[in-house]
Amino acid sequence: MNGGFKKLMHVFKSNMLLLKLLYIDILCGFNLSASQAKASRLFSTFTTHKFAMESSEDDLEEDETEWKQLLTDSPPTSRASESSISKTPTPAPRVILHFDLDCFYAQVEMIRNPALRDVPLGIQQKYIIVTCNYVARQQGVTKLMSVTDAKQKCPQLVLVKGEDLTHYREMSYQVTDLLLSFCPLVERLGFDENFVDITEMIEKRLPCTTEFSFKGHVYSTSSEAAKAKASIHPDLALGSHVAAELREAILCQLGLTGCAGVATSKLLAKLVSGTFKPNQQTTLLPENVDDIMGSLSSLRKIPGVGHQTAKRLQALGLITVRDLQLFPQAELIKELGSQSAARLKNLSLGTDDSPVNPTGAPQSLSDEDSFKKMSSVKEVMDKIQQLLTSLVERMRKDGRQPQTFRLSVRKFSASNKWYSRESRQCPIPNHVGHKITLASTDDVPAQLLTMAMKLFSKMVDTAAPFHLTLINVCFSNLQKRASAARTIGAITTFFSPSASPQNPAQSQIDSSTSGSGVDDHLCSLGVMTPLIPEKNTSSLTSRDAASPQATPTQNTPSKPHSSTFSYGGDADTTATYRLPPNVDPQVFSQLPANLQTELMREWEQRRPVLKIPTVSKKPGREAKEKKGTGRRSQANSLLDYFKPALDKL
DNA sequence: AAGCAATAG
DNA sequence: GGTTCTATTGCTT
Repeated sequence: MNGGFKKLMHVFKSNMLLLKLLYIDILCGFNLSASQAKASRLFSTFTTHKFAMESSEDDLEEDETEWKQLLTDSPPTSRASESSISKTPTPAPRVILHFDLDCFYAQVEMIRNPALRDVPLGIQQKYIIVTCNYVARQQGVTKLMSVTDAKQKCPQLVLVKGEDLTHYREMSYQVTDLLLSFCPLVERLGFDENFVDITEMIEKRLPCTTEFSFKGHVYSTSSEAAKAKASIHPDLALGSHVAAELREAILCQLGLTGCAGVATSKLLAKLVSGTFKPNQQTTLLPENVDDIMGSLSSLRKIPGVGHQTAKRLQALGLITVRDLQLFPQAELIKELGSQSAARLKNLSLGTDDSPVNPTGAPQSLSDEDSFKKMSSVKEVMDKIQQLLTSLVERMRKDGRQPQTFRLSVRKFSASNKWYSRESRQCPIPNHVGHKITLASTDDVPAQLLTMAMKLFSKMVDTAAPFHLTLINVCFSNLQKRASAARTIGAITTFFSPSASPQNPAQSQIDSSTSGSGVDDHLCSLGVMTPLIPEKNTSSLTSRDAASPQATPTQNTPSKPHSSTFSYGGDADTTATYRLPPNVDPQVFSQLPANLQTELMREWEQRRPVLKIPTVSKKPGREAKEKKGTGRRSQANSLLDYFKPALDKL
């Protein structure tokens, strides 16, 4: 320990010189932000040493090499900052814009119906006001307030349902596209925010500009002081004008107002954009980075620090941004790992070198609905079909072909009340994916619904009572149609199902399954076989065979025109059932045994599974029929899903 | 590749 | 906090 202390003192003395040099550097106005960042880093490394004294000799050694690294980075000459630029690749100064539309959903609705302009307006999803216009805000309505609270605060509040995001999504992409028409580097953050890297634009305009000034606010500097700063930061000054132009374009061409932030990184642009709201913009100068970081009321305000991270940091005694800035890095690494620790520490110091990643087309499309309670297989199936109908429609407009499908549910549980979603996913067989993107089909491919129900039964034991509060369907792994599909899977695409008479899907199944089907129909079903692993299917079957619910009903009423169908997997446990006439036995056979049991029970009307008949989304269908006929028509709509797959091919 | 946690608006 | 309805990223297996 004594040796360690000597080393520490040596390192400390050496670096007092460096700190002084950095200070001179700052006074001379050379590379101001880089010097500040370096000084901060030195300071935090020093405090790390202070703590490392109490931990281990190894830590100290490592930290000393860190110190030496920093020392060699900055030779003790007056050209210190220049040298550090060449050695430590200081990122080239960038100009980043952040755009944040004012109460976006409310603006979209006010465009759709201008009569809403001057009234207090709230956008409602379920029982929540997700956002509201400024008229409503003046009366105390806030984001994510419950409808009852909002109505109490503001009885004249006008509500518009906003559960269908279609219009918001479309407008959102119009904004992104407009920005893209000026500059290729646009990154979306949610539906209402965009980052734009305009560094190149600025570099082009800079030589053509003689007079510099700031448009809009400059963070924590008066308009008088800003005039003097404009020639010191010509890039940011120009950037503020570009921001104003883009905001004007968004207003003229789309009728939307919003805020903008101009700074040297995404972090700073985002933090500064919200300082004057609504419909204003502000620029952050490098000399005010510490000010804005210090102004944050808690660590939670740092983008990237969510609830969980904030809690972990709080456990270390860290509350304010300053706390994190000064916290020994070694301790932080122990808690979060070196990568997260470095990222967090940098963020706290206002340092962010993450690039603006052009977002491009979305990587997944999903659709979901939440509800108080869902507890029967039929309700689930109807809901999944409803979600899939709109999702398939969106997918078709997108034009790409999804390669994987995911189903998520949220289960209600009193004990485990916190956020728990479960999901299962599987590949989408090529011919099903193709059918999704087909313009002619208006309905959900039967195979897709079958896949969804299989995934569902992996998560929910349908033989036991269940209580769901949310269902989500998602397409991902989206592939470009013609060009990409051909290059990626040349062989499989050439043997498309319609083209090959004998074994359409075989080329695609290849190694993942031992060819099961022989005739065409069996093959199309066989494609789905690899979706559920062999062992999984068998375990489901055996478990169901053991369960009392799955015990075959002996006194099945025989119906005219019904077909005989056997299921169960093993020859020993096979039972015989009579299926309704329009059920394709082979499609039915693809469902897990417990699902089959559940559906059989409904069809046979032995025991009503459904308590409350759900209102179908398709208008004019079975809305108000009597109980008996209502149940029958529900059963019939169920049967529609099981029409022979060939009908749909 | 699958499933989840974390983060965001 | 979570609530809604999405969407992305990164970790873990």
